Amino acid sequence: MANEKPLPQGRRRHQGVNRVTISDVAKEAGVAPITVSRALNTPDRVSAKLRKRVDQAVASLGYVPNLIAGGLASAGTRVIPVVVPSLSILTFIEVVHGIQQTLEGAGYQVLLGSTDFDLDREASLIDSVMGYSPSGVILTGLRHHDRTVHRLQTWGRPVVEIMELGTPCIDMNVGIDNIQAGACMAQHLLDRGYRRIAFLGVGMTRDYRAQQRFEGHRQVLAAAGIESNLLFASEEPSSYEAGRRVFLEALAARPDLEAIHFANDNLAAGALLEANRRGIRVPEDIAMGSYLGLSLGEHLTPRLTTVSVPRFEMGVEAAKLLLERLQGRTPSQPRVDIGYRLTVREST
Amino acid sequence: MANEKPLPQGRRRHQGVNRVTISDVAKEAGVAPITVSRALNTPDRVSAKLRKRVDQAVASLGYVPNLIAGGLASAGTRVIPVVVPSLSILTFIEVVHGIQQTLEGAGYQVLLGSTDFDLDREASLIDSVMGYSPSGVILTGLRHHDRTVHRLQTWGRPVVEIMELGTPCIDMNVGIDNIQAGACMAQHLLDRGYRRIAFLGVGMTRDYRAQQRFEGHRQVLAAAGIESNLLFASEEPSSYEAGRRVFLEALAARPDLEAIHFANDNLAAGALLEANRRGIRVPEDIAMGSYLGLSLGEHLTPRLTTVSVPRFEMGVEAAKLLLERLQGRTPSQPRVDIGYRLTVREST
DNA sequence: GGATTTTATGGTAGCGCTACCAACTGGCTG
DNA sequence: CAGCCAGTTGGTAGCGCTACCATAAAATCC
Repeated sequence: MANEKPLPQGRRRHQGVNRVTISDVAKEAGVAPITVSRALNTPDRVSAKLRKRVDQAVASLGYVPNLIAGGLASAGTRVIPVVVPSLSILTFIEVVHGIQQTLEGAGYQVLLGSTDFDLDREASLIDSVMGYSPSGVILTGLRHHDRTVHRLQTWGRPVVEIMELGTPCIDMNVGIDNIQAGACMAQHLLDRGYRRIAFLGVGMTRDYRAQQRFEGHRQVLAAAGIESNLLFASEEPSSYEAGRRVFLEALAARPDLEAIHFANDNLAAGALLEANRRGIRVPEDIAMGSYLGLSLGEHLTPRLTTVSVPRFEMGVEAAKLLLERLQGRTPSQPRVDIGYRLTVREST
Repeated sequence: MANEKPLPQGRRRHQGVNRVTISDVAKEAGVAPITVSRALNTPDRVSAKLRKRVDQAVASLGYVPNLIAGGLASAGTRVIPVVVPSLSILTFIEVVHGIQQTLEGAGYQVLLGSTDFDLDREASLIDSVMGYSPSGVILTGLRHHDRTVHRLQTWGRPVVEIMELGTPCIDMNVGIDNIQAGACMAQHLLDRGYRRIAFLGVGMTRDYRAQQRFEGHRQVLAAAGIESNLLFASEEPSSYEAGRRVFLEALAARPDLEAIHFANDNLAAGALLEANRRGIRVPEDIAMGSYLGLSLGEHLTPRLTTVSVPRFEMGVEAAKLLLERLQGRTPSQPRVDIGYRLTVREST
């Protein structure tokens, strides 16, 4: 209005190529911008006639909503940050996969973050992703920085904690009881008649869920009167190679071992493949039980006995819980025990 | 301005809990909001004194920038969508991991999308992530919808295409030459004296990069005067199980096979483990060569000969290229051949 | 020492969208 | 037929931030 020199010709500045905006669509359809917004977001509040005109205009102009602007105006950007400890551990990948597939189908996008098992990094990562006004958050485990817990609790949007089951949780929780899972395998090994049973893990200082499984293992053995000081661990990340090496260390230190309870299938696979190579018979010379249920376990010789966890399904379930809340419903059960299954195969 | 009844007390609406804004920080520090913005984004344009006051105010209020608002104002949200075909294929995961680690270190976040090898889905996914005003994009392969190519080309922000090397590319390119990689393994098998060589893949209609490797394979055999109609494939997704099954099919159909060139390590591992189980000797009864260089290959018996590709490094390289452009520099080389290495082990 | 450049800060106006409220329509009631 | 309601549509005012420009202060010049 009475503005003389600015506005060279069209839009004022930046924004890369001038994208099609909601006003362009409105003009094309001969309606107000707000009507376009409604036609797209709450179609049933717009008459069929206008809705059609708007849809046509959208199609003919190739309009793509600027979710950033929408997010600023209404808060909530249809982004769901998923925070996991590591992207080099297959378990988390499969969970993320389940999450991603479920959310993408509902029009949400996954923002990926990894913490390297460090709660400080988790806290700052969450601070920073909060800057995207996400619609909800999925994070790993129940242990977090106080600041993180407080910030998410007062936030007022859905939060799902995965992998681990327990209280207190910030909002919703999908996972398994790691102590029980560890106990389950230990009990199985006992039932099979093994007595000199080692637990073999790596990176357990950082991955406290593996510690919990060891705790379950320890309790079961203790209850059976077996002192379970047979813990072999190192601080390297989990890998076939780590499994191989720690397995050999354990054998060297305790040649009388009857069975090994591995913290996860990667370690077990590394060890089992090494046993194959050296002609160590499994389970005759030494039995092996593990945790996870990676498909590799079924293809090894002998097939690996494992406590298997439906990882993909855990992701799907977490995403579903989140979506339910985003759609305004209250999940009947905000805490889902995804369960585990003892899969007895040939290695024990 | 003479506004009587609205504004109950504080801020007008929503936005969950009233977050600390840049104005709050400005008030606390006794400066203008724009100065806070500068102190945070371009610290060297603010005097040390004010910068310190601002930093203190930020810390004491716990201010976290609203990247959405920043993105709207300036375009560019420090989000990098990474679009891959699948999250159930380890290769892509490792690339994503490299990308994520590199970008996160520079303050960018990865927005994850998967297309299931479908270019239509890729196109609509890209449309939708463009709604986040990303700072750049990383996508898989060089083949895309025309619309995708055009939209990204006129977009004016950095785009990296990964996995595959060639022309034309939209902007920047990091990958390997799949035809050469396929040829490399075929040549190796020939050099070893094998003649009846099958190529074994799955899902090759969708994964045209595997087709390219087969093409390289075919060319080498043809040049040696060998008709290579020995292609065994199915349309299932790649897995150990698929490798096992197709391997058995191939053996049944052509008991005289001397060597198999697998499209990837997962298939090869499934086959090799099955061979172990059945007492089929590798490479005496049948040789196996593969592609990828998964760590599993080193732990199998026999160790797997493979053309290995530095997947993590490919991700790192792609992210670096992107960052360089985001920081206003022009990469000396916008096309990086990440290369592959023939790792000869025991299976051939 | 006055004119010019450089540097540091602030004011203003949106980025594109949607929450909120106002207005308008047509149908129905009494 | 005035009065009222439900159903639609539109106007306006920001969401929190930064690009742009103006201004003030300091540094540099001839």
